[in-house]
Amino acid sequence: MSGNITDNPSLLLVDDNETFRSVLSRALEKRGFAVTLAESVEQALPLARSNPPEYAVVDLKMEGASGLVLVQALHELDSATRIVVLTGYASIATAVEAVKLGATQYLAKPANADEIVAAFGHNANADLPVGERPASVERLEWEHINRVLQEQQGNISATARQLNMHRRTLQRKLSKKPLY
Amino acid sequence: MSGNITDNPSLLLVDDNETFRSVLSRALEKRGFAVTLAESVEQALPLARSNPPEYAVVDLKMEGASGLVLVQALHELDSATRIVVLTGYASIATAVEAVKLGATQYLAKPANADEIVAAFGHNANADLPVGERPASVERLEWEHINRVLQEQQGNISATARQLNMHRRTLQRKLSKKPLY
DNA sequence: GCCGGGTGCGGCAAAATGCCGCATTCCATT
DNA sequence: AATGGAATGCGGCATTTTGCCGCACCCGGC
Repeated sequence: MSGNITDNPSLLLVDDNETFRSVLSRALEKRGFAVTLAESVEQALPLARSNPPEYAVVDLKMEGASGLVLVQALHELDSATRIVVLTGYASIATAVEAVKLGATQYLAKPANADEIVAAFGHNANADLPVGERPASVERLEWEHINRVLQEQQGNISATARQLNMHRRTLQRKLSKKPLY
Repeated sequence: MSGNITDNPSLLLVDDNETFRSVLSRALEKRGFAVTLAESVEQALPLARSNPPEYAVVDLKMEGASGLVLVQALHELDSATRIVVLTGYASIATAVEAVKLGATQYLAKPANADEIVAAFGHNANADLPVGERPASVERLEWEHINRVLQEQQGNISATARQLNMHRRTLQRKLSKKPLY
């Protein structure tokens, strides 16, 4: 289908979810990238060092070190690397941080391969290509809950207090949504 | 109180709301900045060109050109300028964009002078000091609703559709909260 | 005039929430 | 090991908030 393996741009995909990784990796390969996989920052770093990729897709929330660390490292290794940060739950703070550390784009999951590739594409000062869908209230709430929950290291009681909602209600909400 | 006028760092404050402008300007002057005001990007640009400020506070959503344009211009004029972008309704997409264009920080209103000054403070790669308050779900939802409602120019039916909630429910919510 | 779309509101069944209480479990101190 | 404090999971139940009708306007265009 595509040309030689060698002329395909290298892409490092880092995510701790295997299913997600394999699905996305296949999709990206179809689009002509030479994909290398890693499931953690620790695993990705040596790969990046020995062979700095041209593109990278990094999940933010993973076991071990935060994806932000990797973003910074990749950017330092080669500032031309185009890095897309993925996150289950978007947050302004981390988005700002990611970009400051060198990320090219910041996408909220679910993001499909096309969106990701599109995020790479741009010339320096592009327009606002981002997903920025009007988001339903429900999804918005869900993201917010998870964000706080994460901040609270999974402590449901504390999260409920912070969110100003009843612990029981939070519990019920959490139990209804498939954590992904 | 403070030293000579001349040794105060220059700060360009751009916002289209007069009340906001004067309140914030006074607060910033108290904190030792030599504040210059502008109420639009068009008005701010010449000021910036003739005298690039050391600091800048820019509202994102204003009449005329977007604050983003100004952010970019300021950054090009002097990449050392520390720019804080303010916005009524935080959005990931614009946050990312603003930072890519050279903003130092991105704060959601309401932000007080202290928060803004704090946002300037940082050395290159700071931690995550951002406003990012834990906000109750309720408030979050309320902000989101108003944002979309505004985008929809007050059209309740359209807003409800977009938010994926029933028109009746939206109506009831709107009638219960004092529009500010 | 007629029609499509928006708005405001009443009513009612269904679902979500708030608010108990209780049995466990986990942790840090004692 | 024991004890106290805090989290958790879950059942029940009264109260609210929804979803989902329907109906009566009001507009702006055809």
